[in-house]
Amino acid sequence: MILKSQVEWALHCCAILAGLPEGRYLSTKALAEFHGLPKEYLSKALQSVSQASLVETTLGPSGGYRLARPPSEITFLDIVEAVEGKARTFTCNNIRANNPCRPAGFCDTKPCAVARVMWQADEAWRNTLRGVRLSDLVETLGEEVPPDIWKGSYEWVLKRAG
Amino acid sequence: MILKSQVEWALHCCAILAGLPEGRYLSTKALAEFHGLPKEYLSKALQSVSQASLVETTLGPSGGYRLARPPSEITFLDIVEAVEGKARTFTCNNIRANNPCRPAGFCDTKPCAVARVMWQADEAWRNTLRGVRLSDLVETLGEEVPPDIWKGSYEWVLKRAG
DNA sequence: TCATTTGAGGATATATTATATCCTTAATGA
DNA sequence: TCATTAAGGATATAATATATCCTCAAATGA
Repeated sequence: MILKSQVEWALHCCAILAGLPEGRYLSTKALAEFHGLPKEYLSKALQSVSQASLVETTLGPSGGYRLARPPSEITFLDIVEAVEGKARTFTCNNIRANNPCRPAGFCDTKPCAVARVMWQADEAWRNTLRGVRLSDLVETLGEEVPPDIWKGSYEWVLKRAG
Repeated sequence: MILKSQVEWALHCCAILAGLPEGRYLSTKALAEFHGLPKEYLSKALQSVSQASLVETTLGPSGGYRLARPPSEITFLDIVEAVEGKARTFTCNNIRANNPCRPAGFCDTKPCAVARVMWQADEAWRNTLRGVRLSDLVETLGEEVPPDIWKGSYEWVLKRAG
């Protein structure tokens, strides 16, 4: 069970967008070149993020993506679920219902105890992701990314954006 | 990102084995019929559990599987990792290293902040699974499974086992 | 007006993984 | 001896992830 690489791409792209100057957009092309990713396929990830209303888009030259909300109001979970979907990572096929000696009505009401534990773990995973905002990435967690590097990166990426 | 159905199968099979009378074994055949699962494929899941040393096996008639440790010493995580492996659910491909304006040495030491958050969530997931023992499944969580059903189930499955 | 750039999304191709079955082998017990 | 078992290799099929190409309509700037 491995997350799609598109999750990683979407997270890094949103991190870049989080520092974008007001009123600017970044195109798929610029984001793809900046991260060394295949443009066409990255586009699919950005479309997912767009469908989740985490970013706004505009067309034409100087068009592209920008965050739809402040980075403090976008969590990791928002982005992960935009790409991976909201479905739980464990699906209960209710195989205990195949128990040949179960009485009538058994398994019709409560979900399986196994499934409940697995879903609880799934929730713990989501809760962690829900607790980290895009703004934390730079503020709390970004200490290994010197500000001047970010500055240079933006200059580069904005230059590519025209 | 969905867990393999083999995880579900392994968990349910271990739950059955947890109540097995001392000295008995249950075969793949009995466990497959009891759960209505394909015998050959379930065998692969049980092999994974066996390789993780969670169960002991013996050959021949009346052979099969039994737990290698008391149910209180086997966690959900043990079983999940036996089938899914211990690899983290998020892999960092270090795409920030493709940043064309990064200085030399950047990205060579610390892991990416994005990856650290994703790994933290992964740990939260594993910690939950680590906190639930096989014995909890019957004791704490098994309230929706009346003991007489379990009793009947074992009679049935043991009868099939010969 | 018109050429260019953009995101959205459909169609398709390939690679990887999950699911499933079949077979052989060696060990076990009746 | 003989049936039964787990282990594991080989193989086949289905589902999914990865990747590319194409068209379309909207936006931009000359």
